Amino acid sequence: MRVSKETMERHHRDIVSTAAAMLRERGVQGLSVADVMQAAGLTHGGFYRHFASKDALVAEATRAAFSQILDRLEKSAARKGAAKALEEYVSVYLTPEHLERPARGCPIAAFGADVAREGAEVRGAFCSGVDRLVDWIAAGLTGPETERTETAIELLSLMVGAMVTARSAGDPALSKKILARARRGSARLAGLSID
Amino acid sequence: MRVSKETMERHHRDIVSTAAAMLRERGVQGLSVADVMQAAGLTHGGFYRHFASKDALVAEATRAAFSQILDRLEKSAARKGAAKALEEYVSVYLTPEHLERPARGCPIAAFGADVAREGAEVRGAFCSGVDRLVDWIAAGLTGPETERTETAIELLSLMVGAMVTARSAGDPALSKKILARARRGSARLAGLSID
DNA sequence: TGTACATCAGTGAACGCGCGTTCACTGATGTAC
DNA sequence: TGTACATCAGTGAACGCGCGTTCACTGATGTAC
Repeated sequence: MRVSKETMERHHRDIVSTAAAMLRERGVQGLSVADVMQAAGLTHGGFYRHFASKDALVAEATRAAFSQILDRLEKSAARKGAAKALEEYVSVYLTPEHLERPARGCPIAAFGADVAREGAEVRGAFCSGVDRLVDWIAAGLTGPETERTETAIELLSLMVGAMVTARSAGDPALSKKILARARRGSARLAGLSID
Repeated sequence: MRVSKETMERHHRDIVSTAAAMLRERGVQGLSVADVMQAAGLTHGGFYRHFASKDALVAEATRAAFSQILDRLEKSAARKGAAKALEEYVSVYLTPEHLERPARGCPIAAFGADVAREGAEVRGAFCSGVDRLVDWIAAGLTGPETERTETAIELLSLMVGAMVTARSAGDPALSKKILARARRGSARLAGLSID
């Protein structure tokens, strides 16, 4: 039956945040509308009162995933300063915990390769997220802006590649080596002091 | 009807190499048995005379994808020397051509994230491919072996991350920036002289 | 403020479709004599 | 070397299943008076 406007908005947020997590666990093609709705505590029939298509959900969940992360990062930067916040971001990124729990982790490492196969709506949402992330990283670096953006791109590439490769390898020994090496590489690259 | 042993072996190779390309274009979940068989010029019914399951095909196609690449790289190293071959590999890796044509490109960038969600058979095949690739890269570097392997891991991470991020971004301007920066980063990292 | 009614969020069954997989069948291959 | 026959790679229809999506229905919400 009909629910109040507030309840509907809560449901909408529940669906999106559930999808944002499942998207990172299962990838775009692995995300099922019925599963998302069930995990959000609803039945699948009501889905199309909220979204025009699965694509629309994926786009909105992508925006949500990046926003969750960037909100957290911006708060962290406001509290600790941009440089310190970046140091912490990199340090937390390259951990076995992030490797094992993609659901709240980096969208690029989790389903960036999938997005390359998606339509304009999803790609646009993803691209704007990448842009924002690069800008946030650049803000934590020093030097002229162009150089900071370039270093941010290199740092992000290194982190994403290390996470994708470490996750794909499967072998825990190799995964550990990859993360450890990426920590050192990131530290050198950005002049960070990571444990 | 029944075909000769030679024909069957040719069909098998056709299926595997077709799958190795489609796997990189569409990802693991996007790969369809019927599509692979059709692209290989066969009907889908005969698939299970060649493979126990789709998983078995994915595992074999993964081995084939890495072998195709490593065979080419090993020949290149034998012809030009390990250092020069590595330089060329990195230079070709970080191009718009590789970005736009994943079918014959790097399996890690193309479906590494998917593999993290697969079973032991596929993961094992993938992991051994990553190992071999890291070793080949390390052979093109200088210094003590441990350090070479570590640099190889960092170099590969940077390249994979740059390709995944550039492909996902969709925006050609951002993609170009990412590849350009990764070229410079790789050159500095490995002491290469890339155009 | 109270009432009558139109709206519409959510339900659950159903749609067509493509998936991985199975199977009876065909007829060329390969082998036993 | 020639023949009779068992094997089995490939065909194409069919299987159950889960997918994204649609729809008739329900009944609480929100609104017009």
